[in-house]
Amino acid sequence: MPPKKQVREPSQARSRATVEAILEGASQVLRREGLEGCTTTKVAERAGVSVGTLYQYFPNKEAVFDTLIDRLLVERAERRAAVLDAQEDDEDLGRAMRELIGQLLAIHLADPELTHQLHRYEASRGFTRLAQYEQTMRSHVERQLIRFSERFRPLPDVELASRVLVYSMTGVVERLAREDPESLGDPAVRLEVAALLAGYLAPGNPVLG
Amino acid sequence: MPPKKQVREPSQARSRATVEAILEGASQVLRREGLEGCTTTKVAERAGVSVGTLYQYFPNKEAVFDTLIDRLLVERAERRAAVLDAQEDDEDLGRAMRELIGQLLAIHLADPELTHQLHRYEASRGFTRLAQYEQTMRSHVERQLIRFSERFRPLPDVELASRVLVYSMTGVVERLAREDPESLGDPAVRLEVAALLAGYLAPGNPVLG
DNA sequence: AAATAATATGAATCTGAACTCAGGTTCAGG
DNA sequence: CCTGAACCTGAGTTCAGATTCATATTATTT
Repeated sequence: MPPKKQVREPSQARSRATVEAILEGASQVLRREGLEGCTTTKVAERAGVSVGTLYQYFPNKEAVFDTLIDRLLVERAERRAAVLDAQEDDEDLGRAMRELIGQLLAIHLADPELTHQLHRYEASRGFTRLAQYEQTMRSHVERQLIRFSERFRPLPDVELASRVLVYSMTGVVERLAREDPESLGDPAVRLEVAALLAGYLAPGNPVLG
Repeated sequence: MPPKKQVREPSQARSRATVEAILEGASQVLRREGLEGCTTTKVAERAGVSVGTLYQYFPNKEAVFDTLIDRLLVERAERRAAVLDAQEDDEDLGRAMRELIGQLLAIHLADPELTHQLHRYEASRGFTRLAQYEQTMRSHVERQLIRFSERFRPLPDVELASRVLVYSMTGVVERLAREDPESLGDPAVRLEVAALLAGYLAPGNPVLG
């Protein structure tokens, strides 16, 4: 999956390690210097290889970032699947929700700056990958909203509701990650975000109609 | 306010018009070509002047974007002040909230793409300006949370609550602006966002702890 | 250990975009 | 209707960063 086109496929262990080094180097430079400071030369240098080697396995700079994004999204998807599959038939929605939030928080907490810079890269590409990922998350949310609809207030527009839920959750987490990464680990944060989502869906929501 | 340093201050009406043309040109190019496609040459071309003229009034490209951001934030602050001042002593919190949301929606709806690109520019600058603006908005929210605390559920951490409120609101609005700008005009959207915030604060919130 | 393939190197090339400046054009006041 | 100040022009300069490629090194095969 790393290489894209007209580039060599790493066959020996040595070159596979090189590819990893490049990706790790890119991560480090992204964290330290940000998206605009992340040049191919610096990446190669940090990875302990020369620029030419980078182009042996990646057709261009973007391909490196693309690979990092792919890995990030795969990791998210796997974690999410792990949480959700384990509870597909669980009746405790609240717990599922809290775990989902906790999992999102954990991802951002693990590497707030890199995550942020990769999101910025995604923004420059029109959010192609990220939007697709969120689409599948929203589909899941919609399914649950319908399945357990009797527990919630009437939701005239399930799609809109799923957007509000997902966008508000990610919005809060991403902003906190930027302003105050430490706080992502605070249990209170998870509770408050859970309260946000739960209150929105609650039958007792003040804005009825 | 437009120029920064060692650049000419426009004195005649002609040059003031030129400065406006440059800013308008930059807006158009930002909308059509995005942040990375927005080169000084294109901006000048679109503005109907030559590159040299641009540098007569702006020390560099960033200064142009900075001016646009400043204007955007001033506009926001003014609109917000108009809404809030008119209701400083109003007891109808719900209405104030709805108007605040409506006003934020209106700003994004007015020019979703330009707003988005300017936010991206802000991101590249570490959100210096935007963060400061949001800080004042959060201060206001915190004040209201304390003033009307008896109407809400117990809020152990008012600062965190203000973050959750502001970040979730802006998160939803910004995401919707990207994915489906049309929807920003839909009254249902305003209602749902209001429900999100109200439900979070409601004494009946399911997550009491 | 020679031959071949894989991998690595990094100086040189290419590109495009920011910014400059020497020289024109227009305006305001006298 | 002249003149200095304000304003405008855009080809030319500069430079940083992406990409290439001829060459060198290392691994694998026979």
